[in-house]
Amino acid sequence: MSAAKAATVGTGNGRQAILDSALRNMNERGYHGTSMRDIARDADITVASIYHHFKSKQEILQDIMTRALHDAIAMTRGALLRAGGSPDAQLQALVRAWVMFHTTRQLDALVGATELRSLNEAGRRLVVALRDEQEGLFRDVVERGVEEGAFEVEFPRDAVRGIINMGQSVCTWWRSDGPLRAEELADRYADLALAMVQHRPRRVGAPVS
Amino acid sequence: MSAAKAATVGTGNGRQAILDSALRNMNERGYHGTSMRDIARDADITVASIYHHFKSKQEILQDIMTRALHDAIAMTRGALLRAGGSPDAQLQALVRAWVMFHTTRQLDALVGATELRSLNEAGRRLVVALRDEQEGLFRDVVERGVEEGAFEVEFPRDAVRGIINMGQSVCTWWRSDGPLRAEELADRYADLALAMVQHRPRRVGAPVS
DNA sequence: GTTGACACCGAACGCTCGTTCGGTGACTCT
DNA sequence: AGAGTCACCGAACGAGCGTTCGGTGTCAAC
Repeated sequence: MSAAKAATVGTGNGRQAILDSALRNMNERGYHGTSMRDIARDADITVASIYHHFKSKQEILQDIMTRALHDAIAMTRGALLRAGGSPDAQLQALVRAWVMFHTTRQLDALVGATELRSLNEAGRRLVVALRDEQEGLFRDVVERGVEEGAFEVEFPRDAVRGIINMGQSVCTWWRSDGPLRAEELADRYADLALAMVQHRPRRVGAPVS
Repeated sequence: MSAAKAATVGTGNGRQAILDSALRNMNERGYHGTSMRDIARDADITVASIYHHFKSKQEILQDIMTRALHDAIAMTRGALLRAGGSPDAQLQALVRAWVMFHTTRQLDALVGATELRSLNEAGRRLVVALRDEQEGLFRDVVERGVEEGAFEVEFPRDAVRGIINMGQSVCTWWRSDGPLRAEELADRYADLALAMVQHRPRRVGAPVS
């Protein structure tokens, strides 16, 4: 009777299949528009079984969002370490990694952008703290660039917010089957970011100050 | 018995009070997280009465979203007409109006950004068409600026998307009681936009090309 | 002084929601 | 052989959902 029991839809087994299913569903109809029965169906599992892995629907959302944010921070931090020491190379690396995250992890990013309000107080605090950490990564690089004279922007904080938001929004419109590959887009947005902080091109040997 | 019947919470009477209440509620918990009973309570009305003004919950959302988009297009179009003929003045005017919309009409913008997925097929088509119209306004200005040599940007379409998205995101973080007044923010973002399209400053008399 | 439009309402319809309960079978350790 | 853990399940709980029905009172028109 246990014929076609093997995982047909779920990507992993158990916990991971639930997370994947929840992510897909919440991406389409949001947290409140997704029922535990929806999640169970797509994960090839019963509703009761979900509660073996998660203590509530809320916990599933928190898991998805904090995991995604941790990964985003890890990706951008890694890119920053691999970049050289110059502020422009660092900003470029950050933006590229940021855009790559929002294309390769589009569903996570979309849910993360939409469902802050669906988190309970504790979850929201955690997520906000992680976002601040992420923003700090960008801010440090831009502020150092301004100090060193590599960038020339009157309001670095606003520029940083603009850069972060514009990269974040990528997850709302980019399509993997669209005309623009993720890497291309990342390069273009990195250039836009450099323009926003008025980076002085390296090749022109104009002396600083 | 009809003592304190006067509108205490609802802003307008009837239809408008319902729209206001729905907007506030959906802003906090989204479309699916908002019940007709929630809307009725905040509008000081009964659930049944809502159905005298709207034929469904879906129609309320569509009304909110299309109305907001129409207003956004009207505001930016008006600003464009009032701006001079130069591409940089026009882009500046567009971005200022765009940011002003996303601060003064923050709740509409937030719901508009979040609830595309909650619209039915017909509503979604309408909204997408209006968004395209809005994007066209920006694209035309930037493309003309490039043609005339006022802007120098390799990928105008991506720059336009970046500009639009960064302005749109304002509604997710700006607070009316925060440190930055809407007008200041609008000015700063207009400058960022000009930097993104590599506008050549007017004051420096560098000859073009 | 009847008519009809209007704005509104209480109560109910069938349905779905998140969560819980009391299991069951497979597997490992001793 | 027995105990314990693990992953899973069917069925049910009370609550809340969007929507509909059959009204009620007010007011202007005729």
